[in-house]
Amino acid sequence: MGRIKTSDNASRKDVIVQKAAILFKEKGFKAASMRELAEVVGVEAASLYNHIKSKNELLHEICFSVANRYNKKLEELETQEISSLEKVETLLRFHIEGMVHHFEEVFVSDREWKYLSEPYLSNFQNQRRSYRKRFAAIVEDGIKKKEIKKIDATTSVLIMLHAISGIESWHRSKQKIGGAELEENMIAILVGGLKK
Amino acid sequence: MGRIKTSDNASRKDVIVQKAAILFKEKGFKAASMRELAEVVGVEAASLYNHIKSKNELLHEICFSVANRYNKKLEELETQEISSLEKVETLLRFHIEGMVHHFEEVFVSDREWKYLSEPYLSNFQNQRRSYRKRFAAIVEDGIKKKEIKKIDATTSVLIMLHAISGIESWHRSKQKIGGAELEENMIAILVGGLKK
DNA sequence: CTTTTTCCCTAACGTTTGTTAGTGTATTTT
DNA sequence: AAAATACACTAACAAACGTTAGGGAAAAAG
Repeated sequence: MGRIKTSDNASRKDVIVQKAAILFKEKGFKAASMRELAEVVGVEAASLYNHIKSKNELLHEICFSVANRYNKKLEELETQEISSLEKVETLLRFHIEGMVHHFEEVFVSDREWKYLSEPYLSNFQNQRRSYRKRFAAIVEDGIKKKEIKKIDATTSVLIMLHAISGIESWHRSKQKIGGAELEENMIAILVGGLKK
Repeated sequence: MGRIKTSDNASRKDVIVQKAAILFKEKGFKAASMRELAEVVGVEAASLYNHIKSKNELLHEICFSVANRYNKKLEELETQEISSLEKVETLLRFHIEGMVHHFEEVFVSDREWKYLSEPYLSNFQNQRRSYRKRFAAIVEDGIKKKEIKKIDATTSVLIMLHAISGIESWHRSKQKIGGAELEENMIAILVGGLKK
């Protein structure tokens, strides 16, 4: 067929991972086959194994790249000196932006992580749990400082994160509103629902 | 192995469909095999085919049973003479209740519908689209009557429906709050976010 | 230019998949 | 009690799966 074309300074492996994210998003991890991926990449299935160790490696490459980005952002945010409600809003905007502009990876990380193999699976679950706890702690703090109405913090985090994953439907829909408009609407409803 | 045990007046097919919902929820439709299902049911894989036509039939049985329930509820609601905000709240409570008490089916219908085969796939997508439009119409109506703040109705529906699907995380979590409490918290945030 | 490394190919492997065919035994109906 | 139906079994199928082996050509390094 010919070799894999790389643009910029991306490795051939990067190209494969990126195409895999698109394919996994469309078909689901289990339903997507290495032969399909190979076709998208423009190569025979066996050739993929010159660049990756296994199908599962592709998945954990995707999942942890996303997880790392969010963890980094949260860490950075925790040290900032702004109100809790502002922290929540910043984080929400970061999530929305991620869902709009890095859709495939984020979607796959969100929906297909259960197919990770050990020890990545446990690792990922721990990170996820910890992330939500730290997010909830920010909400708790806001409640204590009376910036946020008195609700169960865990539930509110759950609502916010899943509401954002609903941007999937926005991507799918025919007559979309603009990305920026979407963001403002989501912030209005979600932050509006928290405010005292 | 022995025959399939039915309780009440459920058919053997009903038993299979119900066990399939649990399995599909845990593993995902594609990853769940008929041999695994057979083991859960307590029978050999081939024996399942005395009751069902195919693996796909199981999926569309699940998806349309859920879809029908929601459509019926919406239809019933549309004729009632209550405020738009009350309609939204009623529908939300119905969704939350469904997610709490018919978890497996609802989850599968939500996440695995893309594996439906034609013509069921198109049919399901149409129903889904139509449901959301009618839900959004209620929100629009509430905005016009100044019960609901001025936001994009489509986005708000998207947020609400996906926020509810986040109850999945609640099921998974170790220290859960009660189902009723969860419902009140979700209503507080979501309806609170809409109110003018 | 020569050597080494990179990378894609074809062919094939061992599994697992959904599903069908055919047979025998319980259960239900007559 | 006899006949018919329902239902579970074993065995097997063709297709699709992830992955490995081995060889040859192109690209990079010397």
